[in-house]
Amino acid sequence: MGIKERKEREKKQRANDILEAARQLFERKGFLNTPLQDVAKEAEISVGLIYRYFQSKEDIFASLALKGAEQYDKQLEALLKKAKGAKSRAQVAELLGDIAESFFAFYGPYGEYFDMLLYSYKGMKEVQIQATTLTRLMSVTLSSLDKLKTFVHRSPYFKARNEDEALRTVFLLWGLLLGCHKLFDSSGRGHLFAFQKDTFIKEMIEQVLVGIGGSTSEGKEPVRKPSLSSRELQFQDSL
Amino acid sequence: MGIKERKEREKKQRANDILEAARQLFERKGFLNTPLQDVAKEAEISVGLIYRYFQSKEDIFASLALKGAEQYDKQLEALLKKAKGAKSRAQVAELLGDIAESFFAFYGPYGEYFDMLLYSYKGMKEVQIQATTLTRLMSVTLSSLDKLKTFVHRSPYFKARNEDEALRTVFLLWGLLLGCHKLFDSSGRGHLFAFQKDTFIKEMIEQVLVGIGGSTSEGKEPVRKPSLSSRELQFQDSL
DNA sequence: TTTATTTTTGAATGCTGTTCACTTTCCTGG
DNA sequence: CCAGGAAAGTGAACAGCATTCAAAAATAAA
Repeated sequence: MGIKERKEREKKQRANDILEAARQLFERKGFLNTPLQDVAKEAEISVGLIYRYFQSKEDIFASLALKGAEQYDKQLEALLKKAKGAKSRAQVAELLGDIAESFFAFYGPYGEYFDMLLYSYKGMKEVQIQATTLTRLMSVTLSSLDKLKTFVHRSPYFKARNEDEALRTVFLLWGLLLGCHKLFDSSGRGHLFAFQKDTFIKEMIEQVLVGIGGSTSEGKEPVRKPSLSSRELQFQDSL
Repeated sequence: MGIKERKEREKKQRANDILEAARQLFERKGFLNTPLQDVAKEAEISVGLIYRYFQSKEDIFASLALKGAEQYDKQLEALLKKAKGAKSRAQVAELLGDIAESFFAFYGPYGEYFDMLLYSYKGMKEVQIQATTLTRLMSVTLSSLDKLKTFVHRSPYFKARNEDEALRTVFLLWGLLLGCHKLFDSSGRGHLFAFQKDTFIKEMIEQVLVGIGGSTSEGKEPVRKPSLSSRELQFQDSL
């Protein structure tokens, strides 16, 4: 029964062609500025055929987001394995920096709709998206969070004493990543701030590791040399 | 010259009517699911007239976002004034909780497009938005950040020694707020997590105040009783 | 009252996501 | 090799909606 398998393969291939065409165009011109006609042309098929492979334009994006999330999950796993047993602040900081980089690589292109799909998006158009895609998207997200939790729990660096405390730490880090990304997504109309992304992330990580409060423990922290200057708080825009 | 003034007033009033109609509908059905026809009907005018007051549908949303941001900025100012001199961790935690609440009130409805406008949004439709609206939106954002920075710098609680260190702290907090919001925006398709918003925010604040790292300083922190349980890490969905 | 200006209308326009009747291609059983 | 039926593929037609515009209505000025 090789025919059925070949057909299966071809179908997968075709779906992949569509996704790849869409990915390129979405990245170049933006999701809302890319008509499906263009996607069809790029994939060298007719418009109608797209709907034999995806339920809607949003469904295509959801599939792309899923691929991105799965890739991130794999990278995260590798990074955590590599850093297992990290003990010094420098080691942990490096790990977090790597995670941030990997996270941004996925979240940059797909984050917008990833949010829409997962957390629901008030402004989102009500359209059909394949249930399995959504389910897998959630599943892989939870998987990533769980990996992080386990790492934090077992790590000799973090002081979380049980899984629940570790989970809080994970949410803090996760939230910080999301927030940093927002503060920093910097391709397009104009930038609010004038600092470098890499430096910014590094300093945020350092800051969260050090903590922000506790005037009681004054003096025990190593001296930091911030590159973030108050002078950065100004327009660098192009209106 | 009362006529000109009256006309001015009426014009402002009309613009406000449109905004209010749009606000209601956007909130109820979502931005993308609300045709301008409906906005016009709600405001009891014709579709065409909307375009004498706003440059595009997105322009309406930008105006709404601006109003929200301005309101938040005012509330922030009041909260900071009230909490001036806060010294204990409990006081600071309460302040941050209040700020978070105020932030979410604004960011919930308008955040999506606020992001689009400020940080630029790859998926955004390329449309005309009044330049002054964008400028003011950025301006008020920077103003809020600056207020926070000044507070942190002068506060006896935070250990920031200069404005630059204070700014880092502010970005950390700001990023955390954005991140928490994302993790928690929970109206619609389904929720990833199963915990309560208020509790969650409180615990995140506590966590960031305590810090997450530093196994060296073990034991000096007060015992925490987390309500976030690992069991929460599962679907609570409605697919 | 007449004329000029501004406001307001809603039908027309154009773009685009989605559907559908139809054609082509491909597989299978005789 | 040949039907004939299923699956893949097509692109014109449809529908929804942001946006425009020519014309009408209302208002101000003369």
